[in-house]
Order: sequence, then structure tokens, then C-alpha cells
Amino acid sequence: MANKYCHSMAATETLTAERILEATEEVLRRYGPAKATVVDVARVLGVSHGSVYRHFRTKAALREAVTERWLERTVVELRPYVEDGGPADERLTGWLTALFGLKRHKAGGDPELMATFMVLIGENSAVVDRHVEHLVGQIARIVEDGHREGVFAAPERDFATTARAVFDATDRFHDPAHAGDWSAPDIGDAFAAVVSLVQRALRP
Amino acid sequence: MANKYCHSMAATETLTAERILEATEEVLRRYGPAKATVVDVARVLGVSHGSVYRHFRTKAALREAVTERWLERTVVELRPYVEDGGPADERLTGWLTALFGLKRHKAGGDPELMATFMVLIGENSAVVDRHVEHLVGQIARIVEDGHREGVFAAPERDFATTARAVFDATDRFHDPAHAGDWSAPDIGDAFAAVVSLVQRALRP
DNA sequence: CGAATGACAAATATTGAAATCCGTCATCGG
DNA sequence: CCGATGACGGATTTCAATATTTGTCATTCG
Repeated sequence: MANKYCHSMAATETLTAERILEATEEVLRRYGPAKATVVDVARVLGVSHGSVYRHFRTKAALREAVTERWLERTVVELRPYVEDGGPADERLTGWLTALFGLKRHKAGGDPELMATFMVLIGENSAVVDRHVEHLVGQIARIVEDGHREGVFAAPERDFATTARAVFDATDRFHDPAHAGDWSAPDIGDAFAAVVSLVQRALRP
Repeated sequence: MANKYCHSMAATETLTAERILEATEEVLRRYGPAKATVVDVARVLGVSHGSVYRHFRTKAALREAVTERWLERTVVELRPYVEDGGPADERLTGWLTALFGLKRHKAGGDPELMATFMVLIGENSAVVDRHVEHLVGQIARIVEDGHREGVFAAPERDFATTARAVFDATDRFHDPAHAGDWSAPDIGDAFAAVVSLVQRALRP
């Protein structure tokens, strides 16, 4: 391929953090979390592994950045339910269903990728905590809207606590630790029952 | 100790399934789930490992029996909240709090034992499923009582589904998979918030 | 000059041979 | 006769030697 003399093809474009993350995801998908090395990432990019260390201080930092990206995508996909119009109770059900759907679809479509994701999650609890805070914030906004609209009662303590409780109560349907249960035949009914419970709890 | 000539001391009493289970728990506590062997169990009992196989067909069956015993103890400790008197809503909160307390106390008091327990749980999903059904049945009885008393509304679908939803909604506070979170400083608040949510949902 | 390289030491993972364990069963002892 | 035993083959686990990976840095390249 003579790429050592070529200055314009993709493989020789300037090495950016973004491109490294892209390559890291590919390597994680291909080899799994245990066997994905930064040498592999460098090979995919056609550079030496030393170059990767110019952009990420450690392998852990690289994996953390990948985890953050993955989680950020979830937040973005749920944003419509927070910002778009419609009754808040319907938006809440929509948000919860979308979150469950995203997770379940990912788990069902590619169990190995989900396992990889879970390993990354376990490695980066600080990143996950920030992400959870973000999600709980989204719920809080919906619940607050609902209170203003009159479809939800005033919170027992405050919106943040109520939102957290809603998030915790539906934990079984979005925490990757439970991914194994999501292929059960009656999981849909169980989810609907919990959402119904939550909606009852919030009604004025 | 010359126990080979002694016919009346504890170690030479008839070998019963009960005594084997006792010894197995001890070995599991001492060596952990990975290094606990049936030879160890036999040594504790002062018999050959072949004798253990007269009472349990396989090592897996032995561990399953231990798991069943541990779970059964939980059910027994919660029974008062199902059978004793008092308003059903208070009994439900008591039951949930007791379950959380039992699990958390076990996890906090001895993290290694909790880890052992979790490994056993993971090995015997069939036993766990039966146990969960049992617990959900207890919730269902309380909720049914509450409906009769008028402190709980009629269930959306049926008592079993509602009970299951209550169990699922509080999953984060009894599933050993979340044991790591139970030492967080604000876990008590989070638990109280979810219980409060559940109580609101059940109110007429 | 700044970005990229690859040799290098320390840390981590892999391998395969030796040790241990599981489960069976012919035999023993009371 | 009945339960306990321990030797045994096959499966699993340990452990130490080997190989790979991580992260650094002096050097090279454009």
C-alpha cells in the first residue's frame, strides 16, 4: 500500500483523539475488553503505540473516554423526551421505555458487545456516576414539568429526590447488571407494571 | 485426640445431610466459593469424601442445598411481617426495610461472605427463582390484606403483578448484584424515597 | 521545532506441566 | 446387610517459566 510515502490518504491524516477513540471502539468490539491492547489500537491506526500515549496518558484514560462517549450517546437519544412537547406523564413513560429499549436492544442485538460495555462500566464508576446524575436530571425536568402541568403531584421532598427514586425504582430495566434478565419472555409485562406503579405514585 | 477409637463424640455421630450442610457452610465461609472442596468438607467432618457423595450426588447439588438453606432463612425472618397484625402499609414498609436490613447487614458485616453468597446465587438461578416467587408471594399477601383493610387501592391487574412490581421497584435494595452500593452514605435516603414512592402508588 | 518512533524496564498475561479435585466403585468392617 | 472407605481415571486447578503489554524517553524525521 506504500502508505509510508503517501501524505493524503485517511490513514495518514493527522492523528486526533477522535480517531483514536474510533479505533479503540473497533478494537474493543473485535477483541473484547480483556484482549484489547493499545498496541492493537495503534496497529489499526497504522501508528506506533507511543503516539497513542501522546493523546491519552494511560490505557485506563483511553477506556474511560470510550465509556464516556458511549454513555453520552444514550443521553442524547433521550433528550427529545425531555425537551419536546406533550403531557409530562406520557413523556416520562416514553423516556423510561426508550431507555429500556436502548439498553435491551443493545443487549439483545450483540450480547458480547454488551459484556464489553459492562466491563468498561465496572472500570469507570466515576464516569457512570456523572452519567446517572445526568439521567436523573432529565427525569427531574420531566417531573417538574408535570407538576407545573398538574399531571403530577408536588414532590414529597424535592424534585431531585423524586427523580432519583424513579430512576432507582426502574433500575432493573436499565442497569446493565440485569442485562441477563432482559431476554425473559415476560420482561415487558414486568416493565409495564413498574412504570404503571411509578405513574400512580406521581399522580396528584 | 484418638477419635478413631471413640464412638460417642460429636465427630462420630451418624453422618446426616444436615451435618454435611453445616460443615459445607463452614468451609465456604473459611475458604470462599472458589477454593471450597468437598474433600475439605469431608475433612471437617472427619470422614472420607466418598461418604459425602452418599448424601449429595454432586458438588453442585451440595452447594445448591446450602444456597436453598440460606435463602430459606431470609424467608423465615420476614414471615412476622406477613402474619403478624398491624396496618398493612406499615407491615409492607417493615417487610421491605427488614429485607434491605438483612441483606445490607450481611453485606456490610462480612463482604467476603456476601461475595461467596453471590457466587452461589449465580450458580443456582433455579433455586433463586423459587425464592423470589416465595418473597413476591409474601408481598402479595400483605398487599391483599391492605386492600381488604382499605389502606391500599385495588390492584391495576392482579395482586401477583402488583407484588412483583413492588419487588422489582425495590430491586436495587435487595439484589446482591447491588451489594457494592449499599455502603454509600446516602443509601438510606434513596431507600426511603423508593419506599415512599411505592406507598404512594398503592394508596387508594 | 514539534510530532512520531521504537528500544526498554516493570507490570501483566499466557502457557503447559504437575498437583489437586471430582465422582465412581470394588472392597472393607461392624 | 449397610454404610464407610480410599484407589483410580478424567477433569480442573496451581504455579512458575515464558511471552506480551504498558508506559517512558532519548532519538529520529519532516
